[in-house]
Amino acid sequence: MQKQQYLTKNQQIVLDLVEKSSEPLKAYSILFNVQKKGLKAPLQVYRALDKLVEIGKIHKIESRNAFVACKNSSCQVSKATAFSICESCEKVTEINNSKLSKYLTNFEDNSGMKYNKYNLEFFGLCKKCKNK
Amino acid sequence: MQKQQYLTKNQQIVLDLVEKSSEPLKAYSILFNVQKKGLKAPLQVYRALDKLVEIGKIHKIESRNAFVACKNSSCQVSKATAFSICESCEKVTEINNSKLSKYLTNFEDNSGMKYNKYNLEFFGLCKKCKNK
DNA sequence: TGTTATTTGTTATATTATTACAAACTGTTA
DNA sequence: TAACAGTTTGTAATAATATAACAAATAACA
Repeated sequence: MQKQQYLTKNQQIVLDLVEKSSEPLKAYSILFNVQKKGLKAPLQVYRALDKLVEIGKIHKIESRNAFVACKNSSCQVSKATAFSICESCEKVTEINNSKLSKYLTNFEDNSGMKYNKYNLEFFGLCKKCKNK
Repeated sequence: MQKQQYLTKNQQIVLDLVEKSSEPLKAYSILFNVQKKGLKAPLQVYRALDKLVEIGKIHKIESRNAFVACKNSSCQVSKATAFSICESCEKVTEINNSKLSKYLTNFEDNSGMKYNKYNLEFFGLCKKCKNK
């Protein structure tokens, strides 16, 4: 069996919406927005989201239960993600820093556990909100 | 007004339970377990959890919607947390690594944003599960 | 074409979390 | 002590997030 090459219709509809958005989208907000396109039930959206996360097209912002499109073209699989989150305006940006990803990908602690995935979320105030 | 010194009864009940647990606890599992002690409604548990997280006595594992007691005595405030999570047995361990925390606390990207908090979750297989 | 696996649709329900508001308690001041 | 302000608590209702179960449709392919 081969790895899926093309997105299904539902996956494409959800991906298009998330990619167009300038901010993280919540599952039920996605649902609301794709109802005119025929996705009527939560599960249809969740299934598409699950797949898109799995193949790295989108990421889940865990602390916000929201989804963003991956901005990193080389990010085929979602296994090393870092985000900055403004606690005031909730702006979320994917951090693309090779030093950071290298450091974390190679990180080993004394537990003998080898990590194959990580997710990092930084919180603070973005430039705009800091100057308010 | 002074900062709260002592925990309220509900906070103490919830903290005791989370501290005794060897694994992350979910809010409704906590609720179930403290009902005999008089906490009957979700909100009572969530309020206690919120406060305990705020003062750093417990941490939320965002990817699991579950709570663990802080194992790091110096961790008065929950602003720099790192965990390892076994994707097979779901064992969660707080990572206490000064190099890592130093690196992340001082991390700056090119967005001009200064971070005051982060949460990092590593995923992999723990020793036990790797050898199965 | 027939067979199998995957995807989809649908309903129902489980799980996680918050709103709203009244009552009780705590500490401070008159 | 009484009046008050602020905080914590209790309670009910409901909102928001996510999954289970199963049947129908579609795709993959021998």
